[in-house]
Amino acid sequence: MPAGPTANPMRARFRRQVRDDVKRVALGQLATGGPQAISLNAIARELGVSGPALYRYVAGRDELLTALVVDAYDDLRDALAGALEAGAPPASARAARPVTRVARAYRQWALAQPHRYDLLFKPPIPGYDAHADERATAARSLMGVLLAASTASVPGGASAPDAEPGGAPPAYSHDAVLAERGSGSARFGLAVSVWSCLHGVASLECGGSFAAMRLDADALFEREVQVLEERIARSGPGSAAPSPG
Amino acid sequence: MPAGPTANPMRARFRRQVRDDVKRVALGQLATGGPQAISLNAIARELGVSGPALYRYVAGRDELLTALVVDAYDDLRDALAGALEAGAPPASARAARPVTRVARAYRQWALAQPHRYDLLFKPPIPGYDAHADERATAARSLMGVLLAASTASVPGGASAPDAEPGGAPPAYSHDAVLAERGSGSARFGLAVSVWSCLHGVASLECGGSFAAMRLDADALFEREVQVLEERIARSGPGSAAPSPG
DNA sequence: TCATAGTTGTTAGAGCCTCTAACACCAGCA
DNA sequence: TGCTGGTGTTAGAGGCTCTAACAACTATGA
Repeated sequence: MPAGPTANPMRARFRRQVRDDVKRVALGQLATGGPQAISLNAIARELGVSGPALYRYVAGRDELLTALVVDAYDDLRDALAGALEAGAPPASARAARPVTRVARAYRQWALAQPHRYDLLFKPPIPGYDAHADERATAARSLMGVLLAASTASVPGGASAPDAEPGGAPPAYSHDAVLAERGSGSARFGLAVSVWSCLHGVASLECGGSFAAMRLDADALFEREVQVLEERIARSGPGSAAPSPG
Repeated sequence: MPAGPTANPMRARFRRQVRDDVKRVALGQLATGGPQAISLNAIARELGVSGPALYRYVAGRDELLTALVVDAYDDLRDALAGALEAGAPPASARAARPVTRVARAYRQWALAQPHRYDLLFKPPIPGYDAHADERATAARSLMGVLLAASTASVPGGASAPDAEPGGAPPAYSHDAVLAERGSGSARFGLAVSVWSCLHGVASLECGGSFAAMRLDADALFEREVQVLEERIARSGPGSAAPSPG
C-alpha cells in the first residue's frame, strides 16, 4: 500500500473508487450477516480479485470497519439534515416539528440497516482505542444536526447562532458544536437527551426486543417522540437548566 | 455430546460445572476483547483441554453465545430486582424512588461489563433467528422487574396485582408480564418507555459516545432519571393513556 | 527508445479459527 | 468378561487474516 496520496490523479481516483467498491461489498455482507460476516477474502472474491490484493487499498479488516463506521455516521447525519431541512419554514404549514421530523428519519435509517446502525455504538476494546478520534469527530458531526433540530423545536428559540436569513435551521458546524458543548448550554444538554431517547427506542427495535414482545413499535415510537417534543416545549427559552458537560 | 440429560446424577453435575467453566472463561474473553475474542479453541487451552473436547459440552460457538445472552439477561434482572427490593417499604425513608434505584443499578451493571451488555441488543441475522425464543423469554423476564419498578414509582399506584402483604414491590412473574402486555395497559407502556430511556443512556455511555464529547455522564444520567420519574408521576393512576401493544 | 521507479497484481504460507471424523480409554453393569 | 455410553485424543478439511516474495504493468525521464 502506498504511504501517501499518489501523485498521479488518475491513480488516485482509481484507488478511491476501488476503496468504495470494497466498502460497498462490505456493506452488503454487513446487512445480510452482521459484522462477523465481513470478510476481506470474500470481498476480494466478489470483486474478482484474489485475496491479498485488497491490502493495497485497505490496511486491514479493522481499518475497513472503522471506515464503515465513519461513513455510517456521515450518512446518518446527512439523512437527518435532509429531514430537518425538508420542513424548514418555506414548507407546508402541516409539516411536523423539527425534532419529530428528525426523529422519524433517525428511526427509519436505523431500521433500514440495523447492523450498520448497531456498528455505531459498539463499546471500544479496553486498552485498544484505535481510530477513536475519527469516530468521535463523526459523532460530533451527527450531534450538530440533533443540536440544530432541538434548537429549532424550542418555541421562540428557533434561531441559532448561525441561522441563515431564510429561516432554515442551521446544521451546526463542527466548531459550533464544540463551542456549544463547552458553554455547557441547556441547548446542548437537550440535544443529548434527544439523542439518548432516539437511540434507546431505535436500538431496542433494531435488536428485536419490541418484536419479541409483540409491541406496536410505530405507536411506541410516536409516543416517545411526542413526550420528547413536550419536554422540549417545557424547557422553553426561559428555563435555563444547566447541561452536564 | 449426549442427546438428553445424563442418567447418572454425578455425570450430570460434572457436565453442568464444565459448562459453567466454559462460560466463565468466555465471559473473560468477552470483557477483554469483545465478542470477536470469544474462541472455543482458546477456552479449551485455558481449561487445559484440547480443542474439540469442548464440543462435548457446547454445541458450538453460536450456542455458547446465546447461552451467554440468556445468562446476562438473568443476571441483569437479578441485579435490578435486588436494587428494587433494597428500598422496599421497610427501608430507610431516604431511599430513592423505585425507578431511580433500578435505573442506577441498570447503569452500573452495563458500565461494569459493556460488551456483555451490548451483547443483549445485537440485531438478529435476517432469516436466521436461532434461539430467538430463549432470548425473548429472558427479555420478558427482565421486563418484569422494570414493570414492577414503574408500577411502584407511580404515586398511589404502588400495589400491583400480586403485591405481597409486606409491601415489597413484586417482581412480576413471567405470566403476569404477558398478561399485562396483553391488556395493553398504560403500566406496561410506561415500563417499556423506562427501558428505552435507560437503554439509550446506558448504551451511549457504554459505546463511549459521551466520553468522546467529554460529557459528564453522571449528571446526564441523573437528569434523565429525574425526567423519567417526573413523567411517571404525571402519568398517575388517574391518567389512562393506552399503551402500544 | 529504453531503463528505472512506483504501483498493483499474483502465489505460497504461517498461524489462527470452527467443526467433523475416527479412534482410544475408562466406568459401570449384565 | 464383554458391552455400552461418556469422554478425551489426534488428524484434517476448509475458512479466515495478514505477510513475504515475486511478476507485470505504467509513467516518466535520460
